[in-house]
Amino acid sequence: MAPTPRPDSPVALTGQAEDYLKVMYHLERSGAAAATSDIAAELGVAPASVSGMLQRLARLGLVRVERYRGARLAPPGRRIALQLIRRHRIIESFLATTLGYSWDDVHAEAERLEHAASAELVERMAASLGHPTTDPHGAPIPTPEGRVNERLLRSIAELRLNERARVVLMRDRDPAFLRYLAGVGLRPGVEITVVAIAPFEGPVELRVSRKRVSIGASAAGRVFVESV
Amino acid sequence: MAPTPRPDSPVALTGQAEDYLKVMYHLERSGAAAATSDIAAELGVAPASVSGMLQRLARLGLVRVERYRGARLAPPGRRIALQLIRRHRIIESFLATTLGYSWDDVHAEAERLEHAASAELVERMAASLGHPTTDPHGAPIPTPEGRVNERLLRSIAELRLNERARVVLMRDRDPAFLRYLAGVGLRPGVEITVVAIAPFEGPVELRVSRKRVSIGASAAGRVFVESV
DNA sequence: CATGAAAGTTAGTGTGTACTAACATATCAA
DNA sequence: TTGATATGTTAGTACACACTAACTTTCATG
Repeated sequence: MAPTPRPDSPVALTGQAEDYLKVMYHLERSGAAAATSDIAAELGVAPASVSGMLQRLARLGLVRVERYRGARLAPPGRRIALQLIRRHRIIESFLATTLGYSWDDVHAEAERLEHAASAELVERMAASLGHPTTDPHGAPIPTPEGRVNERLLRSIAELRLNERARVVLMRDRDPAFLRYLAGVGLRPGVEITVVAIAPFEGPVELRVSRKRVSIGASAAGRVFVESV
Repeated sequence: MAPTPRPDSPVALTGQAEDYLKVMYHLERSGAAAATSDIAAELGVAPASVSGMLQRLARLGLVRVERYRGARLAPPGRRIALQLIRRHRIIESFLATTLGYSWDDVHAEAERLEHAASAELVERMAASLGHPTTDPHGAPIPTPEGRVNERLLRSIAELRLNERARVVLMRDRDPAFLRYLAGVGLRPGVEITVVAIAPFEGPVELRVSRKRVSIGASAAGRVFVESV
C-alpha cells in the first residue's frame, strides 16, 4: 500500500512528494528554475535524494527537469503545490485564530497537518474563518483550484531608494547566514524600507521594524521580497 | 529519513505502525490475543504483512508475539495505542463540535489527522471542548498519559435477558457479514437491549434503536459489546 | 580557453511497508 | 489419531525514500 494518501488528491502523492513540489514553488518564485541543491537544503535531504525524487515527479508529469540545470514545476505540479500552500495557510490561520496558537508555533503543526487534512476539512476551516484571501502575514491564500495572484519577487538589491517591500524568502542554504539575517530582523513576512544604497556594490541600509540595518550587497541579492 | 514522525512521540513510530497498535488494542478488548488475520482484515492488508510488522514491533518491545497464536500489546505498546485513541476521539469530537462535521464523516478524517497532530494540538482541542472524558458515543477518552477505564467486553451471546449494552466492535473479517450487521443497525456506538433468547443456540432477539432485530447465535457471538 | 571548484547525477545500499507464493502449524472432525 | 482446513510464517520481490561514494557536467576565473 502506498503510504496513506488523501482520498481527494488528484494524483495520489505521498507527503514527501508534495513537500518537494511546495518547496519548488517557493524557489521558482524568484524566476529561475529550482536548483537541486536549494531544494535539498530546504528539505534537509541530500542532493542525491532530490535527483531521485525529481525523476519520479517527472515521470508523473508534475515537473520538468533539465539535466544538470534544475527543474521547474509543470502545470499539474504547480496546481498541487498551490493547493498545498492553500492548506498550509488556512491551517495556520485556523490554529492561530481558533485554538490560540501563537504565530511562531503554527508553522510546524501546519507542516504536518497539510498532508493529512482533506480538502473538505480545509474548506470547513476556511468557511469558519470567513474565507480569508490572505494570511495574517499578508501572504495571499490560493483558491481551492490553485490560483493566486502573487506579486513579482525581487531581491533587496533590486529595490530603489525609499521603496517598501515585504520579505518573502531567503535564497541561501547556509544556516549561519540565515541566523544572521533573522538576527537583524530579516524574516519572511517582515516589511522593510530601503533607506540608503551605497554605490559600487556597497551596503544597503534598511529600516526593519523601526530599526536601521545595513547589509552587504551580496546578502541583499539573496533576500527576496515582494511589493506591498 | 524516517517518514515524518511527530516530534513528541516517545518512540518515533510511523503512522502505519501506530495503526497496528491501535487495531490490536481494540481486538484485545475481547480478552483473547489479537489474531494475525483479524489485524490484517481490520487494516486491509495481507496476513503476511502483519507477521512482518509484528516482528518489527516486537523488536521495539511494543508487542509480544507467540508464534502461530497471535500477539498482545506490551505495556509501552498499549500506552501508545491509548494515546492514539485519545487523539482520535478528541479530534472526532472537535471536528463535530467546532467545524460542524456530522458524526458519520469524522472518522475518516480523524483516522488521518491522529497521526499528524502533535500532543499540543490535541490538548488544545481538548481544552477548547472542556476536557471531555467521553466522546459523544459514550466511549471513554483515555488520559494524555494513556489511562482508561474501559468496561469489560462481552459478545452479545453472553448477555442476559433484558440486559442493555453498547456495541463496540465486530470480530469478523467478512465484509458481507459486516454489511449485514450494519444493515440491521448493529454498528459501533449503538445501544441494544436483549429482548428474547431462544434456547438450544437459537437466535437472539434485540431492540436496536427502536427496531426489533433477530440475529443467529453465531452472529451474536461475534458482536462485542460493553455495559452501559 | 583550460582547469578546478561547485553542482548535479548515478550506482549501490538500507529501511519501512506492502505483495504473492510456498511452506508450516494448529485445530476440528471423522 | 489422523487428515483436511484454516491460520500463520517465511522467502522472495517491489516501491518510496533516504543515504554515501564515485563520477560527470557546468561555470567562473586565471
